[in-house]
Amino acid sequence: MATDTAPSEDRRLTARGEERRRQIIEVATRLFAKDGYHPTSVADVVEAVGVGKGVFYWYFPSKEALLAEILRSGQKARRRVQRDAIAELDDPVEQMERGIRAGMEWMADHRDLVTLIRFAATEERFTEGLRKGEDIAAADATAPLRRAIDQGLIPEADPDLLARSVVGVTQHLCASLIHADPDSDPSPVIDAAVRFCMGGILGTPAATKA
Amino acid sequence: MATDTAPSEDRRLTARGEERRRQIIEVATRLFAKDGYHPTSVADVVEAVGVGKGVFYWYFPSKEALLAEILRSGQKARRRVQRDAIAELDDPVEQMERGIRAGMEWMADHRDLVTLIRFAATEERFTEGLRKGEDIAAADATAPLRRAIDQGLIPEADPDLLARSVVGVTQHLCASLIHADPDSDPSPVIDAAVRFCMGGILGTPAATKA
Amino acid sequence: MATDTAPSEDRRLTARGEERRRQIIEVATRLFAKDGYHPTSVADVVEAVGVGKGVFYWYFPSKEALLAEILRSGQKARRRVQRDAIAELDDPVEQMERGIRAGMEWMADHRDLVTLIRFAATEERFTEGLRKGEDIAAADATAPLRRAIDQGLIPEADPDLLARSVVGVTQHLCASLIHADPDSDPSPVIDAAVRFCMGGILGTPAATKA
Amino acid sequence: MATDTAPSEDRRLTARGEERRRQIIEVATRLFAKDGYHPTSVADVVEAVGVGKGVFYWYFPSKEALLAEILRSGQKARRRVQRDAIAELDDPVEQMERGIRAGMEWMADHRDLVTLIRFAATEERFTEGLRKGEDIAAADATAPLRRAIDQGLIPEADPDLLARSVVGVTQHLCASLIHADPDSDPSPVIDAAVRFCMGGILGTPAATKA
DNA sequence: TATGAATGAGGATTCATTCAT
DNA sequence: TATGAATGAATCCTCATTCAT
Repeated sequence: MATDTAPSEDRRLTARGEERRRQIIEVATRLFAKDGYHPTSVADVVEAVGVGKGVFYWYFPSKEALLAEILRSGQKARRRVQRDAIAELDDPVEQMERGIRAGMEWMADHRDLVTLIRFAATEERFTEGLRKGEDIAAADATAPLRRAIDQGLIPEADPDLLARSVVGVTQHLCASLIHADPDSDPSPVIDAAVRFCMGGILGTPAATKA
Repeated sequence: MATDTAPSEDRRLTARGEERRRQIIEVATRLFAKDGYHPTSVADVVEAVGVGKGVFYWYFPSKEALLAEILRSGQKARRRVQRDAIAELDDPVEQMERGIRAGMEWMADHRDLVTLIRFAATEERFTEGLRKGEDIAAADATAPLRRAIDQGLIPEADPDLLARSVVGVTQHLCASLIHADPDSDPSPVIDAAVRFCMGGILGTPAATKA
Repeated sequence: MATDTAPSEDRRLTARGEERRRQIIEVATRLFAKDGYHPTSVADVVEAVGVGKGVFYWYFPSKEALLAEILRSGQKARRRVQRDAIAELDDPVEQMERGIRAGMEWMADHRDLVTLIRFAATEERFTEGLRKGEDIAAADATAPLRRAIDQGLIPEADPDLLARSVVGVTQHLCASLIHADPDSDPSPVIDAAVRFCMGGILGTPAATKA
Repeated sequence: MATDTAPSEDRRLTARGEERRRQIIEVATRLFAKDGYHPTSVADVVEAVGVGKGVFYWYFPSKEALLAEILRSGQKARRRVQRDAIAELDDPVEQMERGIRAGMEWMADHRDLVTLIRFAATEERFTEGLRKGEDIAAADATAPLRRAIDQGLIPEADPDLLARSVVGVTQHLCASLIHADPDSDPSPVIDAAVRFCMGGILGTPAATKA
């Protein structure tokens, strides 16, 4: 008795189970991004995976929980990439530049996740779950900014605001240029984005002139 | 056979009719932005307006068409504001600064529309309708940028990419800072955004040093 | 002040009013036949006529009443044609042949009405209204049949059943051959139908041999 | 996105599923025939079956598809009966007579299906699906007619037209006499119908006189 | 007479979720 | 673990009809 049938956070899954779970996440990410989260039904997902409907609810308590999980793991992956990119660097300005580039490269490679994150940001029901991840990412980015300001390498400014500006630029350019034309070479866009962001961070020549 | 006196682009509406139409758009914009487009039902909209269900379909052929109309008129309004802001200016750099500021002020004042535009950008079904408006806005912004480049006021760069970067910064800062805390004073954020964007456009000090 | 707004059987209509009424009947007959009675909405009808919705309810108390009227006048027209065709003939066999031919020619020319009559015959709600007309038509046809039987010109048989058989043949051939291919010449089909019916009425050669 | 695990042509159904499907078809046939296809809602059907609304769409993709299926299986059943009736006969005239009788007996026994077939024939949307079955049935009937003509047993005539005339007579007599009074004995009507048809096929005495 | 507007019950269909097997 | 079947509230949309002007 007490055989819980609801999928709990910590349920042990067999290797096959883990695989199934990963597969569902992967397929759902693709479908959600392509057709929209709401227009995609659980039935669509399980059909694309090729399993029965019960399987879905064995691994996820609800459709909403699945999206939450997708968002969480997506944010986590991006963060890891960004951290790794700047881990061995000392110069905060270099760290910023590398971090921006790494983040944007990751986004360019993960169109579907970026789409879902952007969608989730527009629906109140999901923004809270999103915020946690964004806050951590912001903190990651804020650290080198703060150091750079302290060392007088960049003009005084609110690091949080700078970090958000960078996210705005990179995310928007990814979505509207790179993802919109997946066959094009993303590197010039990435280069330009990094340049723009560094310009924004380092301040206008007028400002530095003074 | 399913046409009813279908609401056509050019149907004559009485003054009362125009008013109703405006009212539906207004209420729907609010609800769509608050709860999401999909989670908000037509029933929710008409109930909030206080009319029968049929009224909706007297004025709009479908829920989707209503969103499309909201997006179109929203983009148009923003464009008008931006155009007006720079109409009487000569200096292209000044035009850019004023245009960025005007656009951002409009966005700060129109939280719901910004939310809907951001949402629509994530669902393929709506992106096409969105693109038209974005292209026009981009063209508006591109003109002064091009002139500034020609006059050697800013470094050589792809004007379209610069314009999109600006949209990315302003939209994201609006959504994540101003709209997230509607009671706060938006002006410091707007100032910072304009500064960041001008920095990005005018290039890094390194670049200007040369 | 007793200004009745409901259309009554005997309301006097102006010349223009009569015209409108006729126009509505004509358009509705066409649409009902093409798309089906139920799938065609009152809105479809008034739109095709090019008038407002109120007009419809000025002339007809309901959509159902309109169909009833169409059926009634259609049956009446067919009857008139058949009566006229045999009015001046003496020989009952000749009367039958001419009557059958006249009926079928009328049907060939009035595809929409035939479609509607056939439709109405399949929906209980309308069959009663139909019966009256069919009974009168049957009586018309039965008279010469009875005389022919009395005069020994055709074998003893139930005249009503014969009349219905004729309707079955002519209606079905009209619908499945003539109306199905409106560009073809209907006369050979009509000739064959008349021949078939006369054969059925006059009995098998075996029967007449005796 | 609107597919669900859509009921496909070849989905495996359990025994219980097959039973449900059959039950829905049966109930729907009855209701469609009694109240009309359009006036009968899916809700009426599932309520009569005693199941939830979703069940309907588990077994059929749409209300229209259900009607199509009813028509198809109805036509198939009638054809089988007619084929079996004449399978062991050699004389084409005898085949015709038996075939007509068998077809009419089947129709007399399947009031609802006949009603639906007659209805479908009046609505363009369904006529195409109907035609296929009718063509096959016509071909079945045409074969013995052709042989009879070749053997000089009946006068030269278009076999297709004769076959359709037979359908017209039998269907109309079934509907207007047998089904209209279900308590009466159908045999005299059937006998008379067969006699009429054979008379029509064998030609008028005038023709045999020659 | 005629119109534009409104009504609101009702229609087909979908879908997240549950459950027996 | 997995499936097919079932649920039924909810969704978008339609439509016959009414009414103020």
